Amino acid sequence: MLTERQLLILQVIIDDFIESAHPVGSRAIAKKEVIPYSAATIRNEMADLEDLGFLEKTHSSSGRIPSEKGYRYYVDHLISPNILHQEGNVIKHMIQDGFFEFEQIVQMSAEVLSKLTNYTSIILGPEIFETKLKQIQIIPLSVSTAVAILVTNTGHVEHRAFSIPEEIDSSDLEKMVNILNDQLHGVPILQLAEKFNAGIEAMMQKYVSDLNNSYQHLKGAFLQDHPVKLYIGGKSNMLMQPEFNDVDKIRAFYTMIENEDEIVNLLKQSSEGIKVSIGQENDVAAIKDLSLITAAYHLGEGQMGTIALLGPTRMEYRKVISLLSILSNEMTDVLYTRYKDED
Amino acid sequence: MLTERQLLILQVIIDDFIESAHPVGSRAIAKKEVIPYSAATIRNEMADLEDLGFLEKTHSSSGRIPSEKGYRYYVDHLISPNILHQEGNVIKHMIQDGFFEFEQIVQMSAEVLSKLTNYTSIILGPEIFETKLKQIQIIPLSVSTAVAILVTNTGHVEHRAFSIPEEIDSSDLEKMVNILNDQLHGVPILQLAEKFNAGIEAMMQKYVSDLNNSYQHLKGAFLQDHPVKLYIGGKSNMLMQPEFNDVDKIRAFYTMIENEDEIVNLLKQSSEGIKVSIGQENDVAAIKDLSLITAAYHLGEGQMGTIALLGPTRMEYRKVISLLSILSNEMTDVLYTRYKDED
DNA sequence: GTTAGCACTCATTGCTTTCGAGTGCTAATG
DNA sequence: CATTAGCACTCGAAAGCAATGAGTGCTAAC
Repeated sequence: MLTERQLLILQVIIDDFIESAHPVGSRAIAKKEVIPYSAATIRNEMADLEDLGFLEKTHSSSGRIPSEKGYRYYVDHLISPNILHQEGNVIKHMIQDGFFEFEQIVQMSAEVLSKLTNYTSIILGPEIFETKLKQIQIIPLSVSTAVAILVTNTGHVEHRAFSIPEEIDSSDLEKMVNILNDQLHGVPILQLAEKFNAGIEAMMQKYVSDLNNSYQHLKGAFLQDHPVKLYIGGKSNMLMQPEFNDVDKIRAFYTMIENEDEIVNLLKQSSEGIKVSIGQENDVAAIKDLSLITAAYHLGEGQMGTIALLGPTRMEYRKVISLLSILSNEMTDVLYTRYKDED
Repeated sequence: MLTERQLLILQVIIDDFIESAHPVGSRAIAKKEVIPYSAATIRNEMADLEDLGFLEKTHSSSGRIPSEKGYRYYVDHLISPNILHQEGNVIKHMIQDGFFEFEQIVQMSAEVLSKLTNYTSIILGPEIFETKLKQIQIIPLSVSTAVAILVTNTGHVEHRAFSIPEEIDSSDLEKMVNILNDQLHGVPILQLAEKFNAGIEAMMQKYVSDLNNSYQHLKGAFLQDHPVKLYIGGKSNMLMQPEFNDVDKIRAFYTMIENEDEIVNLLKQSSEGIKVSIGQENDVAAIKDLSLITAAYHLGEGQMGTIALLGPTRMEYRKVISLLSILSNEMTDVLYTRYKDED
């Protein structure tokens, strides 16, 4: 168990390093106001903290830097979530004001988050599957092409152009759309495929004269993959971090960040609440020298997505955790009141 | 005027440098099969070419690299557009096959282009203003919100959520939409605002009982800015170029490439055909050590947009020019046949 | 238990030296 | 007279080396 003094010193060292990015030496610590001990005392404590695995040296006569274990302890025990009135208000205003489309909120959030922190923000979702179908439209473009439009209760709009057989007649098309809207209104997007394959085709046959393969086209248009939306903000913020002063590291980072699949997988496993993964704690090899903080946001009961911040292990954990917690709560809030009791 | 031999040597030097990125010396040139002269002769010619401004030295005893004037001469006189059967087919297939929406074509083009070249591709457009309105839809989400959807003849879909006064009744909304579709079908997007402000409001007053401010909301939803769409592919390709072996250059590049406004301005001034801007020839300071190749593509008569490739001045001009020319022709072709005679 | 003092370590910086690729010039050559 | 061989010279890059200084660990004194 760590003594009070050790806790204090560990905290001061980590705070200092997070700010300066330079290994911190005993003299610098001893000079701080909160530290009433001499450099020599600090040196002894630092040596102990190193033995315990919380600190490291970059070389035998350098100052100390936090180890990953040190950061872990810091995150778990040493940071009291500080209140960010300023930033909190920015976020609240942004989210409450004037936006009606989910995607705008999300996109904007990613940008604000990366601006406030100078790290890279990643937002996953909304998981469209948990939203419900509001309405379907088909708009003919020419004799052989049309665009299918699908609107969800969250104001999300998907569209896709598709080809239609020339024979089909516009009143038939209209009938089909009517039947679809009738049958599918309020159905979760997740279950669309199911419903499409269930009774709808048979039902259409009754009303639409020459069904042939137009139903297949239509089905194809609506059952396109709904790709998981990924918003990344502040990719180039990393370039400003001193740990990215090396071209190879930059290359590695950009190679990783542009591989969307990997990132989606990374965030998908995220759980309830706020989760901090420091360096090696990350499963994905490409970010084993970075830290990832994730927070889930919700729509009603179903989890909908994840907000994350990616930065160096030397991260402003306190600030980032506060911001993420504010933002995820706000998003959950807005989403809940806005879309919950409408169908 | 350059002699035949000087032309040959200049060409070989530039080709070599484009490939290797290293200053090329007289010995290396003399060894090439096409060169029947000794290194000493080459040295003399190189000195002359340097005096003429086509070559430069990086330091007094280094090999030569092309000057910007050298590249300019090379582009204007020394490259015969080579035939890229392989890549040309890739592009043709990609564009002709299976895509119905303009944006997909454009996006895909940007990606293919950057993959084929290893430079950064930028595609501007389509200039939505030159396309025509196909249909308008309004889909209520809740008592107080709705989403407005606008479809153009190119299959482009814009949508925006907006708030509606609670009093308005859904049959009125329907009437309004009907009137709008009636009046606005086939109208170029550019003229939408004009039409909206002209007779439409008066006309609506006749049919819709309680118009109050719902028309204003509606107008607002449809007259949103239609932002110029910008597609950038292969941003991180630059990291692989040896001229970006320096963190500062990388920072400068990313700062520039993420400033979309500047890029839009850069490409907007582009003219007919293919245009090559080498280094200092560029108006924008941020790319004065890069080269930019732009090509216009069209829909019918109206110019619609610009495809561009951005790379180091040491660029594979021959390949890039061929690719851009193929791609812009294909795009123009597809767009013309697909959307021209439908309205 | 705390601290002052001191020898020791090691990254960083700046200075030389060496090495080699490449040049420019001169003189020889067909 | 154009071409080429030969050679001294230049300069960047890499390697070696000493000086500097921030920081440590340890011991002895308070």
